Amino acid sequence: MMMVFEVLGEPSRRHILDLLSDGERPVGELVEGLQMSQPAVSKHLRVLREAGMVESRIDAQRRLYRVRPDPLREIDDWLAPYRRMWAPSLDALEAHLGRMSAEPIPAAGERGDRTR
Amino acid sequence: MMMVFEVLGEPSRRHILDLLSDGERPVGELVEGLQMSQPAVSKHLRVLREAGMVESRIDAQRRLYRVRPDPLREIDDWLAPYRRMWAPSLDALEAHLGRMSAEPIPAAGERGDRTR
DNA sequence: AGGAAACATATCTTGTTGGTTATATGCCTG
DNA sequence: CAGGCATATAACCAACAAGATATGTTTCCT
Repeated sequence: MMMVFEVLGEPSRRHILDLLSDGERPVGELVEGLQMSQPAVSKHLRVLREAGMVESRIDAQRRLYRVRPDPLREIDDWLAPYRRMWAPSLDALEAHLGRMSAEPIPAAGERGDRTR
Repeated sequence: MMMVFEVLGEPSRRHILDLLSDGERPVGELVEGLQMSQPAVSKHLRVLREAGMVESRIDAQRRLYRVRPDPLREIDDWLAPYRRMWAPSLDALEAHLGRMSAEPIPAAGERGDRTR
């Protein structure tokens, strides 16, 4: 199963997240947004779902998808040491952010790959 | 040419950056670090170089590679809206970070920092 | 100058993946 | 209950990317 970084490697997948970033949307709207067949979108949604980055809610025949930001923290964490490179002595602030990020939802969902 | 996100999609490439994250290293050491043929590593280095994420310095027959963190800011920027999702009402801080990131290497002084 | 070390580039092979076109499933409506 | 939406899944294909091996190219050493 794909890991967060690989999932985001695909532009369409980032695009989907962007479309979902301000609230849930049905698949149909996503299909409009990306210019691409519906099955293709569903496939991307599957990948995102399996990576825990979106979740869906059923509304009659439609599925409303929304972002699950949790896994993105892995990216944020990986980024930390490099962020320090372009913003020197930001460690305190960073630590602060880190603490704020302590836990938004219990939901769980870990994946391997924790580099640093 | 590959974009930052795609470049980072590949685990070996992240690994390389991690190995370089605390200073420059010759290719040979990277080859040790990843367990992989030297040409494979050189290929990854090429991709990273073309994406502006590393640069090299010549030392006799060796090439010393080091990180160029700049392009990573694109990731950081993309992350911003989602970061807000797990760290509610952090916008002020974020804006602050954003401004700090405005320039390559400030060295020490102050920049227009009117946050607070 | 000859040879080895360190790295880059070329070429080839193979697996994965992102897309497409069917087709199945579930739910609502008339 | 038949038909039409909305979405998921299946099967297939073309493109690509990540390895490996083989071969340059440059620089150092003796």
